[in-house]
Amino acid sequence: MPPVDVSPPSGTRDLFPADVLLRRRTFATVQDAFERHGFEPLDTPAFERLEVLTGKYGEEGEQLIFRILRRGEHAASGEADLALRYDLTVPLARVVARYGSQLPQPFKRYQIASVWRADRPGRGRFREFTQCDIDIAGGDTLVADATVILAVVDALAALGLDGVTVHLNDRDALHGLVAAYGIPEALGASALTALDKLAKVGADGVAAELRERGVAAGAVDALHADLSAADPTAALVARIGTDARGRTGLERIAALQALLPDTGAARVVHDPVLARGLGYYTGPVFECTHPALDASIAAGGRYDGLIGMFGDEPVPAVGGSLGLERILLILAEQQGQEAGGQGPGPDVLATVLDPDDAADVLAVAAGLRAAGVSVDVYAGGGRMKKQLRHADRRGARFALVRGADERATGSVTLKELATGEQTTLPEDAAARFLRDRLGRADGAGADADGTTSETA
RNA sequence: GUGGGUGUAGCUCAGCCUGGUUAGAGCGCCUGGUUGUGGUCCAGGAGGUCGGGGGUUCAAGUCCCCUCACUCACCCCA
Repeated sequence: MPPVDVSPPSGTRDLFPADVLLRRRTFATVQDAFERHGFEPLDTPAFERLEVLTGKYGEEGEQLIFRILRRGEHAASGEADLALRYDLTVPLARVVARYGSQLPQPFKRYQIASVWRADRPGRGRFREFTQCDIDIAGGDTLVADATVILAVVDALAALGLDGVTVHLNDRDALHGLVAAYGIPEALGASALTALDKLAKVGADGVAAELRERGVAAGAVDALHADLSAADPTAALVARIGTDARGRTGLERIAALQALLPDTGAARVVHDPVLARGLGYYTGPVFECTHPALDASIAAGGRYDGLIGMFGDEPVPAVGGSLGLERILLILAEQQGQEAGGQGPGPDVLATVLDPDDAADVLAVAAGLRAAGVSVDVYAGGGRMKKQLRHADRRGARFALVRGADERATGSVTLKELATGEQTTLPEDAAARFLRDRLGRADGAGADADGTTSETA
């Protein structure tokens, strides 16, 4: 080991060219989908005042906040006053509380950004990861809930993920479930956690775990029987319907389902044991799954109480979040890409055979770039052999040679790496030749990329 | 946090059970196969305190103990 450990801190990653490019494309796709649904971008600081974050994520979540020690003369105190953001929902709540009256009502925003959790890293689990959130603050109708789900489904579809299933449930229906089976309120959350594993461990497994968690035998048997029924959902729904609050939840789920047009992008099912994110959710909750991964790739729900924690008035809100890292995992596998790979190379790699040629080669390269061709001028020294090998590894389409011979005759030599075909042609014909071979339309200048030259 | 697994060359690993001359392979890397031609091929080369510490032994990569790191399952999440 070297004196300094040069591997990234555990739970973080170095992203190589191919990784970054894939992520950029993915973000752009998600962004477009969200904007098509009327969401606007918002960005907030990477760190917040500590007190903004505390008391929002529950006891376990609180432990996972990355705290930032006080600086300067207070450094010795060892106290923290700031913290890295833990998610994007709480910062949104803060923004709504701070600028509420200036924002459109309802305020629909999306945010794609890194968040940090002092978690124990594992597979598909990082201490720094990208969240991709959409939320509607100030929307108290089911249209808001439906919009979030539709936008999430559209984003997943736009990414090329087929076969997504949306699991729907409702916080009130969950309360109703607990009450209808006679499970004590105190055991409710624990029992729901066990029920949530149904798909994983089956009815028997759930029953066993419920017993372990102290649920009475009568309730366990009743649940076991219903979970083993030919149509477990129908059996559970019938039971939940015997509870008033449960009925409220069931009706809301039905109303929400009725609002979702069948776009063919995803299957929507009522999943009465879906219990995720029980923390601050107050109404409908949802989760999206994909057959390629044994975990959720998106989730969300209604949380009417959170924003009110920062202000005087409660603000109803509903949101959702895409599990970008997991989606990228699926996409990377689908496309057979390996981490650490190179991105697509430049159109042309220009060799510099002799240091004295440098100014001339740079000038030729500048001319080609002006014609819309990307040119990488080799920045290392060495023989032609080495430079061509580098061109090959960089994935350049062409190698350009402009040495003493070419300069003397006002020409350039272009070699297409894939075929080995090589031509020497007049200098002023190079751009046209390249544009033709690269399949670029003639005439246009550099591609529009948002770059503008500023004149002071 | 509980239990299992793995740490040997830049990477993936073999060698360990049945201690014993200079610790290996594949890939990668570097050089060469004459003048300005890559990807293929051929030849050569560099690179390892065997995660760290202690112990047993004439002798430890190999056996024992401790420690650290990584990893899988449970838990929790995105």
